[in-house]
Amino acid sequence: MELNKKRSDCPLSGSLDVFGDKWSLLIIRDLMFGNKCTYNDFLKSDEGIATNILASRLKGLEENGVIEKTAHPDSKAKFLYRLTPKGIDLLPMIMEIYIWSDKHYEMPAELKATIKEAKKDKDKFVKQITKELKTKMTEKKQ
Amino acid sequence: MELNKKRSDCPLSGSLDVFGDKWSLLIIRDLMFGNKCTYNDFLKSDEGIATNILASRLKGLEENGVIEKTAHPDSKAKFLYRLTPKGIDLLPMIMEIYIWSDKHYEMPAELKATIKEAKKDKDKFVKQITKELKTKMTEKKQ
DNA sequence: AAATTTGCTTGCTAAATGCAAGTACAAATA
DNA sequence: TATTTGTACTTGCATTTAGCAAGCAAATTT
Repeated sequence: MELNKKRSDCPLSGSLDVFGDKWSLLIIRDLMFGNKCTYNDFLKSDEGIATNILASRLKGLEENGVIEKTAHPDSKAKFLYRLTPKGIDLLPMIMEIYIWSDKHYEMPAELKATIKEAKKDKDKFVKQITKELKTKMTEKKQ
Repeated sequence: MELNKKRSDCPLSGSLDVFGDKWSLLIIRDLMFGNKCTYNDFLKSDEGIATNILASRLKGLEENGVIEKTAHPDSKAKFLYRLTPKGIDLLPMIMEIYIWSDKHYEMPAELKATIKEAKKDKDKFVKQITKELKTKMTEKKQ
């Protein structure tokens, strides 16, 4: 893929090389909030990602240490994708995107309420979700 | 361009339609921290954006209300690009990207120090930079 | 054993990107 | 006044990436 293609020393540019496209953050969103964790789960998301693009993005995110791919406990045909701690650390940034979007665009009412809650104490919200995600991580291990 | 191409009702997906590519946020970075404000300034950035891509990104960001294009006070041949309030509001998100990057990658020492400062009191940092950017906005008007 | 599901891969086509060159206008210099 | 330089683009063309449909092997279900 786009491995080792550092465009500059800027950390922002480096970060965009990891998730700066139209799809990667949507996969991460699905892992964070959508209770999705398999290839087919991601395929079924509203945006309609193409199957080859999904495969390539999953590979890229895994190579960059944002997600990890493990055996699915229910079936040998399936894989289970989950966020690594590095991936979970993207939560504050994603939260800020939602907050920005809330300020400048229309918003589903239910999400609006959640964002309002989150804004009241960002750190608390981040810690809470992070804890939930890390719990989910460990509970399925082995 | 990719106008009116809403892929879903998700605000994250909508935001990615505005700045979810490898270049848009770099232009915004240059406007926020790089003291850059003309076409040629952006062209000269380290990442080496192609001139047609730059033109198309500037157009897209303007159409989406993130930047605005005005006459340059020094020369009729130049234009001056600047962030709108909506564009300035992207600062918290960009800050979180820097923080994430700082946690998981190497970092130029000087930037590292700035980020350490910013993390101490995020709100304060955002307010300070926002104020500076808004001042810059008004001081050149007329 | 046959049909279905899962996580992909493979073609093929359309769109986006990147580079080099060119254009039109403005300002500065000779 | 003529020429050169700089600015903001546009155009053309080759390369890369994206998107859709179909296929495929292994595993699971019927």
